[in-house]
Formats: sequence, structure tokens, C-alpha cells
Amino acid sequence: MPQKNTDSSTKKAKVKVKANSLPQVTAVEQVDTTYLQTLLGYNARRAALTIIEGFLARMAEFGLKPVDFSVMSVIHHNPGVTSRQLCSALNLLPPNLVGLVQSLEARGLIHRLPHPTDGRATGLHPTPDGAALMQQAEQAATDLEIERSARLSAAQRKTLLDLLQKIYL
Amino acid sequence: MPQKNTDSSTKKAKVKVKANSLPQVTAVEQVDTTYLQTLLGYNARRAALTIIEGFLARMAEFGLKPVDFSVMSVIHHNPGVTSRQLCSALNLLPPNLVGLVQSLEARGLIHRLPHPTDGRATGLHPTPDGAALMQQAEQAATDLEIERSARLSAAQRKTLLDLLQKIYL
DNA sequence: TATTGTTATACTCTATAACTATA
DNA sequence: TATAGTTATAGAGTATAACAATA
Repeated sequence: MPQKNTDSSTKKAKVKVKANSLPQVTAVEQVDTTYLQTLLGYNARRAALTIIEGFLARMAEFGLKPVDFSVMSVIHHNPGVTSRQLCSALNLLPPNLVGLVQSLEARGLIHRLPHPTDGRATGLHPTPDGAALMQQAEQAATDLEIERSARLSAAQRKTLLDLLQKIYL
Repeated sequence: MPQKNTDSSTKKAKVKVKANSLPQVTAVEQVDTTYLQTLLGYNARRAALTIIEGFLARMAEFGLKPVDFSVMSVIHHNPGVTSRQLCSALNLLPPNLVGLVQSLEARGLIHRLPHPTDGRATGLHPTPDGAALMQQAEQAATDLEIERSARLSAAQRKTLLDLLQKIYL
């Protein structure tokens, strides 16, 4: 849960203080961020952080942070997936996945089985507990989606998903 | 610049290997991420990271990382803005802004003047060098926007900005 | 008493290099 | 030789508590 700020107004307004004080030294009344708001990266990052803040709170009940959730979700929908495949699909680095997988295994949410054809690889499978947890967690995530996009119509929400995917896919 | 992956396909396909091997142990051929792709947070985060990766590369020339850029941009468009106002506008925490402002000042891009009415506060102002740098940097950022959204029409790009702002504003 | 800016610090996330076992 | 998984570790980003100066 990152910063909590209330003031994000964007209306531009300056006011000169003390007519004969230091030259040009004025106080800023309302911070103008209109330029940044024209940039996709700025808006996407701010939106992502806002959504993830709510996601973190909602998923605490399941002991899943965003990356844990996405890893478990991919394993849930792709039993037998390898670490390397997970890294490619989710844009993670292998060293950072190791501890994650170990902790999921220690919690009894997944187990690891030898890969049927590649002796170097290991298949990741959800345990019954893991599958049950993810069924609940994905339902909660989907519920949260609906609340989160309360200010968007269903069509707008679909449009937003499509446009975002055009950026990163 | 985060991870660079090539495989992000989503077509679902499994293949059973060795008809009489261990029960249920199959290899995953194509990783299915369709569920995650229905979540705003996942898509916003992936899109933001993709955009920021390109932004980092382009802005290296100016020695500006995304947060440096946004801080400089706000100072540029709001000379005299205080640290507290910057934190509110950009959702930063005060302790994390201190070092940032110090390094921008050390580089001669901004200078700090006493606030005209509040003795506790300090106004942040761009130097001529800082203003000149930001004029170039913002032009480069805007150019990058256009390249980045090559797969989007101008109308789609505007729609995307508006929808993202509905999420976090 | 509340707020601005700061210090110190801890925690998390992300990244790189190098090793092993197998292909 | 190349790839899957791992280890160790460094660096960046983000968080909280507490303090001095001013309102």
C-alpha cells in the first residue's frame, strides 16, 4: 500500500505574493500536471499503482501479493507449466521466481513433478488446496475488478483492456 | 530496463506425453494467460512497464529516470512549487523526494528559494539550464509517445488516456 | 498542536553474474 | 554448446518513525 494523498488537483493558478518582494518569486496555488497527463507511461503507471493498492488489500486474506497471484493463476490454468515458461509469460526473471515458487510449495499450494520429456525442467502443479484457494482468489479479483471500474461502463472497461494489450503484447 | 522476453503467446494447448507415464503429468505447450488478461491491474502494470522500458532508454541521454522526469516537469510548469506539493501531485513520499531534489540541485537543474509566505517551506525553481533541458526532454517524451502508440489511432490514444485517468484520478 | 522538510533506516523489488545438471 | 534451475548478491524503489524549525 503506497502513498495516500488527497490533493491531486490540476487546475493551473499562480498568485503573486507581496507586490514588492523578491523578483519573480511566487507561490504555486494549484499544481498543474496537465503535461504529464498527456503521457501514456505516466497515466498507465498511476493507474496500475492505484489498482494494485486495492488488490493488495483484498488479497491479503489469501496471502497473495500481485506476483504471487499471477504465478498461482498461471499454474492453476496451466498445470505442469515450467519455471521458464512462467518467466516468459509473466516477464519475470528466473532468479526472482525461485524463492516465490519455494514459498508457494512450502505453503502446500503447489507441488513439483519431473517434466515428462525434459530432465532439466520441473513441472509446477497446483495441489487441491492451491486449486481451491485460487478459485476463491480469482473470484475475489474479478469482484474487485467490477468495483474498481465502477466509473467505467462495461464497454469502456473492455476497450481499456484491449488498448492496454495493444501496448504490451 | 526490465526483462526482455519473446514468448508471450496465449493460445491454449496441452499435449499428453507418453501414453502410460505418470498419471496426469502432461507438458504445457502454450501458456494460457487469458484469465490474467481480463484484469485491469495486470494489463495496466504490464503496459506501464513496457512503456517505461522505452522511456528509460530514451531519457538516458538527459540523465532522467521516470520519477526525475516527472519531478522536473512539474517544477518546470510550476516554478516555486514546494516539496510537499510535489509529493501530493505525484504521489511520492517526502523522505524519498529529498535525495532526488538534492541531486537535481547538485546538477544545476533547479535552485531553491525561500517560500514567500511560509517560512517552513522552500520553493523549487528551474534554472535556465533546467528549463532548457526540460524543453528538450519533454519534446523527446512526446516524440516517444507517438512512436509507442503507433498501433493506436489518435482517437484511441486519447481514449486510453481518458480511461486511465478515470481509474486513478 | 499541526505542518514542512529532513535523517536514518528497513523492507521489498529488480537485476546481473556465475554455477550444476541436463539436452 | 545451449538451456533449466539455482545461488549469491547488488542496486533501486518504497516504506515508517522520529526530529528540528516554523505556522
